[in-house]
Amino acid sequence: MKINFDEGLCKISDLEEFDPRDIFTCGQAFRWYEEEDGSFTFVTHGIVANAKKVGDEIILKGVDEKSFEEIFYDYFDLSRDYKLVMEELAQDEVMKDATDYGKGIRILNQDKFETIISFIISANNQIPRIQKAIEKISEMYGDYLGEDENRKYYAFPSAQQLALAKPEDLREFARVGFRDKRIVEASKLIASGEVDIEKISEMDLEDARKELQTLPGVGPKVADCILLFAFDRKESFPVDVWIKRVMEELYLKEVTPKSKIASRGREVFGKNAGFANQYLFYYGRENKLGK
DNA sequence: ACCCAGGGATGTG
DNA sequence: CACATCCATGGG
Repeated sequence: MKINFDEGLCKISDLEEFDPRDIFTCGQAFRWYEEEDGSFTFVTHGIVANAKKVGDEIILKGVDEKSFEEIFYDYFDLSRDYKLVMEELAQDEVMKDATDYGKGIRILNQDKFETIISFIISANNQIPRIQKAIEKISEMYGDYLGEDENRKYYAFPSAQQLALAKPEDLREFARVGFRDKRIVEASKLIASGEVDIEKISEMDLEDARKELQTLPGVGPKVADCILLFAFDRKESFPVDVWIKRVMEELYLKEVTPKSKIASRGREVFGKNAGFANQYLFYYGRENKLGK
């Protein structure tokens, strides 16, 4: 991998395992927009940026040397060798197909509070509607970041900001339904320090999962998503309806309870369970497996 | 009209 | 412990 800064752009070369389309549309992140030129504009950590693959080069706009070092190197998980991850995983035909299909995926290290709220919203919901709700919440409660010819941009609100939201407003304008109170209550618990995100980062996996589940709206599946997408616990294996379908159809060959699928996933894929999960989710959902 | 979506909370056995 | 039901909302 080579990094190069010039003309206000950050260019990454010698890195095959990085495709903005795979990274943003694979289901892990919600705050992105596909532009007409095929690039992806995204908002994270209070910064608006744009990623485009041109030939075998990645071009990042809105990323300077400072923010690259402080945020985006970690955000894009650039210290990890995804070629190695895929090699370790692709021991069977299913994972071979799945990693080949999603070979440009990287699992982002996203903002922790934003990920917690985003996946509270995800419960029994659909990805396009989750995206709309999060965008609206950012517009209503987050800091204004600027605009371009396409849209205005807002940071995702802090726990302190979102703790002041009214459930009825979240319901009426962000259309979050029954998740309204959960969002505000979870924000309050985090804003007050009663649930300490930094402490959770230091805990071992099971304690962290338990602590996250003390938040309203966070159960086993949502906790696993939060751990995987924001707390760098790549061995997590969240089981939603798609993973359930894929695992039953391709590995287990019979209908199986979600809790058993989770333990089976961790058992089969081990330290790479989170990567396997994301490749399978992307592969299964995009190809409408089992539907 | 009915079913489903990156499920969780609550109540029951 | 394992299940069953309810929870808003909008699209198929």
